[in-house]
Amino acid sequence: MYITIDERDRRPMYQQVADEIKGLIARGELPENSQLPPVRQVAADLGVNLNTIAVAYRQLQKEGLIRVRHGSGATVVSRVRAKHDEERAHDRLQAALTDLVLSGLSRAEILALVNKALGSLTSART
Amino acid sequence: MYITIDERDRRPMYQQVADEIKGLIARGELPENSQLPPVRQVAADLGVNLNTIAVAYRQLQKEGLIRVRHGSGATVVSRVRAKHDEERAHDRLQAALTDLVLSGLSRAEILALVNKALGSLTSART
DNA sequence: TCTGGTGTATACAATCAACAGACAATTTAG
DNA sequence: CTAAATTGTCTGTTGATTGTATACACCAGA
Repeated sequence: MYITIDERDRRPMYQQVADEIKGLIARGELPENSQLPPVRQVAADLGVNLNTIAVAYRQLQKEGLIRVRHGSGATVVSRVRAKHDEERAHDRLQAALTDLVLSGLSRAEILALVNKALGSLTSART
Repeated sequence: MYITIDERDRRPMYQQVADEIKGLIARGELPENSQLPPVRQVAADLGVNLNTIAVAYRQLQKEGLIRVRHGSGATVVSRVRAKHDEERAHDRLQAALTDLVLSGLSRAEILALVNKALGSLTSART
């Protein structure tokens, strides 16, 4: 499972990890019922503490995407999350689009970005 | 200048304020050379400390969108920001879109959201 | 049962977010 | 020109968050 973290990113590390795993799940690279790597392995790959990854896993569990079992590992449960955070996601979308507009990108350029991102996110859906 | 903050939003207050003002600038509701309200006024409207707003203003200044002068107020400088943060904005976009997909929204529904947001952001451009 | 692998809990230091209050620069009233 | 009002800035404090280190607890297989 290939993920990275970016020092300059203002999101906390555990959040970046959680977001990247969400992407893997959405893209189907981590199918339902598949096992996630152990927290220690991901931590070692990224050079961070295992608890940092554990926090990310717990967040994903809280959102209903994976199931974490003490002793056994973590497993992908579902590709659909509880809807209660949809408004938050909408706000984040708005902020991201605003930033891109302020960066000088045209509407067409932004739509191209969105389509590209959505393509990999939704092409492999069941 | 009408902005709000949301307790349940995980972004810090100053970030929410900065993001909302960015939206106002992008939409042209705060044109170039216009004055922003004093930090104390915004703080009073939102019921937060003036320093919280000051931090938001400083961030906007750092991004080159406004100019803050001690004694005088803050002024909108430009509707185009330094491009060095475009990658960050791209990451934010990716995360937001992923969340929406995982919330079960279809590609068409998401595209509708994006188009709506982009409409208000780019319709009033020079 | 024992052992290796797995997540969890606790404790700690560093950083961040928000606040309160004093300070400094600028503008404006007189 | 000066004083007061207006405006942003700085310093310190508090509590929450972030990331780490270390010890603990659960699970599966030999």
